[in-house]
Amino acid sequence: MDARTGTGPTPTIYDVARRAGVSIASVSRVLNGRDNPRPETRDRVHKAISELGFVPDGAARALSNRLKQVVGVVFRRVYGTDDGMFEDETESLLFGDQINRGIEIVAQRRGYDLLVSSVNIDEHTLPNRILTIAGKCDGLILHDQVLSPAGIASIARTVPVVTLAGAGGGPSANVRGDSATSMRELARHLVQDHDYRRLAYIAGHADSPDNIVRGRSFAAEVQALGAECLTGPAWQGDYSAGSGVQIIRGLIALGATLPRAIACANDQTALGVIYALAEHGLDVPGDVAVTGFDDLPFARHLRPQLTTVRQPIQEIGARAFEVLHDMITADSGGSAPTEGADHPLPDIVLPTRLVRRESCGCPPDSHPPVWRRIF
Amino acid sequence: MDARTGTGPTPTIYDVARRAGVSIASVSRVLNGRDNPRPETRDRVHKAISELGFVPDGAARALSNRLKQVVGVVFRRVYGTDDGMFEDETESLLFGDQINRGIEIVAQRRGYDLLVSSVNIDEHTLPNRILTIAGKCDGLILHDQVLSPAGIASIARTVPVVTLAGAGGGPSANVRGDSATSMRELARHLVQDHDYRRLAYIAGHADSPDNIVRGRSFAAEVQALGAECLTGPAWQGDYSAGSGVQIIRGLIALGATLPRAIACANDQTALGVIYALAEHGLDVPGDVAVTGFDDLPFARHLRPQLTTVRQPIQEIGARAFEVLHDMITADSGGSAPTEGADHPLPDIVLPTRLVRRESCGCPPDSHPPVWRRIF
DNA sequence: CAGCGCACGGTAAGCGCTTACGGAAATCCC
DNA sequence: GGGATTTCCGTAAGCGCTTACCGTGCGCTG
Repeated sequence: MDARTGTGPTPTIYDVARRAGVSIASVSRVLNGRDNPRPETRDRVHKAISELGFVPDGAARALSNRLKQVVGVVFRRVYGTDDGMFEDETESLLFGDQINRGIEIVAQRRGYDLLVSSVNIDEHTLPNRILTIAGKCDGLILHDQVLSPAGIASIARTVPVVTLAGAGGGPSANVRGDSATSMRELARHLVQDHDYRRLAYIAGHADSPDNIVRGRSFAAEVQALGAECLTGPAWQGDYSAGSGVQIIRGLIALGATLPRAIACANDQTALGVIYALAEHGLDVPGDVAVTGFDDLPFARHLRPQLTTVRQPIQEIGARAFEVLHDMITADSGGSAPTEGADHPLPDIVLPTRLVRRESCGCPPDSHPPVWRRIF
Repeated sequence: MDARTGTGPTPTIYDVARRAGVSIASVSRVLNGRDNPRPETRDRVHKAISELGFVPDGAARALSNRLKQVVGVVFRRVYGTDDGMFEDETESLLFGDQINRGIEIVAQRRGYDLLVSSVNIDEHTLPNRILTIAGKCDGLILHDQVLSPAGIASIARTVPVVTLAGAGGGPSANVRGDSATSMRELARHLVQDHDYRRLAYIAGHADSPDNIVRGRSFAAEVQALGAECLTGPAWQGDYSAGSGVQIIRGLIALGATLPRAIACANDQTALGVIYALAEHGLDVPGDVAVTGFDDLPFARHLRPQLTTVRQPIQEIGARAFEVLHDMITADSGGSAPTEGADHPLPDIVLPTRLVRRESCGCPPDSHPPVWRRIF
């Protein structure tokens, strides 16, 4: 090689080695906490490191180790904030951010960091952006609604991928909440306990696996119980509060008779629905019962308090990381990601729980939190 | 070198080159969009790339380019969610997340991605964690309250650092909202327009530069106007809603006479204060006027709607990235980060704006949004 | 005291890219 | 049509680490 000269802008391991009077190998060993170098040498190295303010370069380390200790997280950015009434749509990001927090906390324990990237679904360079990201990490966690199944399959051939709220059995591992069970439970609650006979489900994004499961489970159970479940294009939302508002307004404008209860694909949509209903002087749950899904923090501060299904948000993130981490480490000792079907990719389903509050028609909490008086 | 053999788990540039019948140099040129290779060659390469599902390794590229195209963002994680009443404290994260969104959007335009990492301030390995992160990026953006000035100075010697809401003139560049001007304006509004004579400022973290400026500007202006501004340990909060609650409860328990108006260090604290006031049957703004700072989305949904100071949150993030990017690119052609005092590190102050709503005593909006009826 | 084992630490190869440099072939000029 | 360009592309030298593979020099044992 060549003899490094003056200590350039940022010191390298060579500078440290020279200063400590050892070889770069020893420095590296100290950096990695090997017990090889004897205490005295180690101290010299440590001294040199702190004197120089040396920080090992992650890229070089990654290249050598074939491990970057970085996982990519891609999620969808809701378009156009600050456009009128529903500018607070940004709150919906809370869901994604919460999941990310869950991922991060576990990741840190293993020395991994998160490369987060939000994308506009309509970005035409999307596949490229995601590939760039993939190149910077050891694995990818994709939130719902960022890539088509085909797109997912494509990157999954290159790097380990875990999808959130996606479909199981696909080309990637997957982690999701148990939508089916609790939607059925919700249906039973609404039909049997409250005796509603005419209900509806406001759908989320049409191609969201979670949404599909929720809709099907709900409708099936409602019908099995002999009640009616309205469906069709009129009930197609997109997970946003805005879509909830539009749907209700549209229905009322058409003079349609609203169902007695409306189950929404998520809390966000329920928020919009309740808003639109209030706008027309309709009482929830008196005139129409409304329920959500997710149990975001604001759900219990709504009036009426929102009956919804609680998903273990942070835990979903945490599990996603764990699964991904397994894939990453397994990878290094094995064949290409999807190739060997040693064991199929996991599809983890986390339990959810129906949270009965007021918006379904249940009696209000006897101690309404003062909290709510200020909202 | 050696002749690469069978296409291992993940294809490298060598595999692509062999398959396309060209040299790795050509592949690299195609990857980087040079106009060098002629169309025909370029196509062959592209074909090989997609057939192999090749994705260039970010680490190798970074090592070679001395540029990772990654910036680190470190912010403080509020400790312990889910502990009773103020579990919604997590909402405070919105502030940080919003800033991050701002950073990200601009960063993407330049091909950079964000390595985000939240930290517990009481983590004892904090300096190490941050160094690890520093090693993985080209520069760091530090939110308020993650590191002591000394700590900041220390990493700033290694990698370009931009702090958010920090103190200007320090060892790092800095971006913040103009707290002073609008706090003075707020003081004038409270004293002159509403004629309050006895006011107080509930402080945020004692060592937060933003908090210090807000407190000083407010108190100074109030006193200059001949009114009284309560201060002291009794009014020391920590930016959390919980601290707002504690302070009010404490004061009331002591039988103290509350001031006529309370300016809080941020919206979060104001939320807690209003909550605690409501708890004791006190009317806002009738009995006590309350104001916040930040103008988070929930501010206008509170009842009464919160008078506060609007910070251009996303823009703060955006500017922070731009400043950092300048430092990063300048760095490559110059001397060590802090060394050459060619031009001093920027301290960018973005304009803020007083938003008068109801909580200060101003008349309610004539068209209260239906929206609020459901909160 | 020869010989062996071991703890310590140096040498150099290689991780997957980018790019300076230079060679070969194609294009040009008078 | 021979030299001067120009265009296209291959060779090889790093980027800053990790680590396999030795070479020391020490303390033992017999």
